Amino acid sequence: MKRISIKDLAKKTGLSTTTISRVLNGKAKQYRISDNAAQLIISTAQKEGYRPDRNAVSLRTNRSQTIGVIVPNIADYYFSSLSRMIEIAARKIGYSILLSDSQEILELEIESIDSLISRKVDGLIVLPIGNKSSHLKNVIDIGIPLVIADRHFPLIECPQVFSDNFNGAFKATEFLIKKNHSRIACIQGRQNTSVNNERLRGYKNALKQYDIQVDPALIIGDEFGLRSGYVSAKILINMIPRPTAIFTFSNAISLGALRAIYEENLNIPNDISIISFDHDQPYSEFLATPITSIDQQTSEMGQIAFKLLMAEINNKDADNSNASLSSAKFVTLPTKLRKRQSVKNFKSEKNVAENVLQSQD
Amino acid sequence: MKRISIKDLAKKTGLSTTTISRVLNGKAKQYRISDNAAQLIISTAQKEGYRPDRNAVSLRTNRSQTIGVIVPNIADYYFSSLSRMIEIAARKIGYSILLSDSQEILELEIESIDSLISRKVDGLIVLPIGNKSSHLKNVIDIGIPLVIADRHFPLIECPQVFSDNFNGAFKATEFLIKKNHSRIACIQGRQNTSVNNERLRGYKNALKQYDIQVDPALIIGDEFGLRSGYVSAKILINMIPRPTAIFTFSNAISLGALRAIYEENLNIPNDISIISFDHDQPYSEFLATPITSIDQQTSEMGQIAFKLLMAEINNKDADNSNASLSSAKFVTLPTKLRKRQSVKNFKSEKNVAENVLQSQD
DNA sequence: TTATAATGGACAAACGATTGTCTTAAAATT
DNA sequence: AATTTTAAGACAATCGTTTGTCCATTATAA
Repeated sequence: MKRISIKDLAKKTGLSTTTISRVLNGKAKQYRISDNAAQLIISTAQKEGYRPDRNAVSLRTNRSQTIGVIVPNIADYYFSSLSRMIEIAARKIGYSILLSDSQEILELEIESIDSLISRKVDGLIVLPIGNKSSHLKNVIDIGIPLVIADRHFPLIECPQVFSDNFNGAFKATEFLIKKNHSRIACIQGRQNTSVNNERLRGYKNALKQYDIQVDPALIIGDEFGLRSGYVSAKILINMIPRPTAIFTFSNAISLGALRAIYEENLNIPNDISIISFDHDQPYSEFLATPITSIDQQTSEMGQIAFKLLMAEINNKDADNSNASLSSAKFVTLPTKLRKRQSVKNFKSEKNVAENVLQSQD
Repeated sequence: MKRISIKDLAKKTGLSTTTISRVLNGKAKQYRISDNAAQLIISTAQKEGYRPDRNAVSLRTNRSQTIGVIVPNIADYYFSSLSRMIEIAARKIGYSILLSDSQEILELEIESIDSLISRKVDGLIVLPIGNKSSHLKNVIDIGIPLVIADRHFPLIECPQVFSDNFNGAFKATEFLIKKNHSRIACIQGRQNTSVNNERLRGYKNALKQYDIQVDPALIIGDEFGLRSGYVSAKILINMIPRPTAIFTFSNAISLGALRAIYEENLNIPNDISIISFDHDQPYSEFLATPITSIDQQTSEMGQIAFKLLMAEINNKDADNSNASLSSAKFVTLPTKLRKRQSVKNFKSEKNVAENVLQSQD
């Protein structure tokens, strides 16, 4: 009924808890425990199904073999597949994951951090929702190893891994331009986040590079979610003249936009083209019109985040005070343009001319 | 730098750790701590940013405010949205989630259970992958509150919550029959799991009830995953005569089947109808042909699982040895038929006749 | 005045492990 | 035979809390 402790083992074997502990931690040789004793301990531990109380171990050793992971929405495929990679990598070396869903709410993110630290995680991987980061800085100041993933905070001194959002967005926009689109809208996500900033910058830069004027009216949206995609697309669709292409900053936005587009009985790509920034999904190729997209390396991001965190944790143990030297590693992951069928090629130069004309009205 | 402990607080306030602890746990009145002292303690705790070490608390009180959740694949929307509901419900009352991904591997599920118990979770919600359950029984024997979700093990004495798979499958099959299909295949998931058994039973019963012979050749598949759906559909499509409808036992299977169907240049629903058992997904309505499906109440399942677990935990604390009385709650959740466009109505009786004829070849 | 009760809080023992230091008996050395 | 080494393991403190019990002091009652 009751779980067995090291004391029980001591009683059963007639040895002290010290000896038990040392044997079970593989320090038998080091402390000259006889083979007899060692065998006895191991076999009775096995027989009794002994499992150390990790809480007690943690209390004593200050190592919990647990890390905290905070994501904005675990039901989002992008985040869940990333979390999965972290979990798989972690379990391989005996680590467990305390998972928090911040629900895209900054307060909950902060609360989560607090709670996880309170539970003595060895380190934290957070996919921050917002533009505020003082609470993250705080984590570092307290001395808890931290890795930031997905979003990027140049001023925070900790390892970070994120997609090359600038180049991804640039490629997406460039792709549209090369298909002779010029009236290109974008539905952005949450403003003033690194992800959004970079994608926006990529979008604008591409336009500029091809001598297309950036039209602020064509930049719309304020959340990465489905609803924002829907609302924004509704607006864009009803603009006169209508943009010929939309660049959406996330999958969820795309789905929202799809809803709006279908509702208005428009055809993709004939009436309007769409290209999406995000991660390849299992269903991607089965959509009514498979969406051309900028894919991120989600799995890799998860694995890298975990590796970075472990490095950070081990680094801390080594207790180099010059840790700061090695601690600011920013890993950028390239994106890939995945061509599907949602972008129309405006072959006739006439079309282009018309568009330009109209947009000057 | 260092986290502050209750001892530090004792030093700062000149009071004992006992008093600190009692005040911070709201037992000031009960132990007649003066308002002065209480105020002092609260304010300095606040000022110093004191957070109790939950590991130490757990060690002492045997309550960790943490529960373990084990799912077969967190990157699957069905599981991730369920987990999300658990997390949200849990955080509301100060609980954290230790999440394990068993990767559909029984050994990992067992290992996860071990690891989580070792970490002193107050209880466990597991979505078991397999047909084996002795390790689950074990959990109960050890005295750890357990709730099983998604799958059902009638012989295990713990609260369980799952969809009404039998009726769902019955409805799906009946729907096809009423659309005059008679050559109805099904792609099942992992055999000998309760989920699969029940769905299969529903499928067969519906056929029988409408006097359609169950053709074993039309029952195929062995996993809930995408690949199995693909392979199975490939086989079904190339049967002569070809089944007119496929009933898939999961979303992933459906996506696999879709791939196969499109690869063969077949049209849904004109060449073949499809109906799927699973959960509504954000993208459902945007598929090339939106799939008619049997939707499960995933969110509700998550919330109920958590409620059941909390009841179990509190029950245990109350220490009724007659807990067994109240502990075997099986909650069945109804499913809903969501009609979309993937099922063709065979209007002409001729068609039906033909099919019947063919299947007798 | 003395016994009794209330008030406000401190002591110290847990919880289950780990770990620096010590002890004891046997073996080896002189 | 006396001393030193070595082998094998035990003691006890400690991590940060909680909690049953006890102790002073002051106030009240007799």
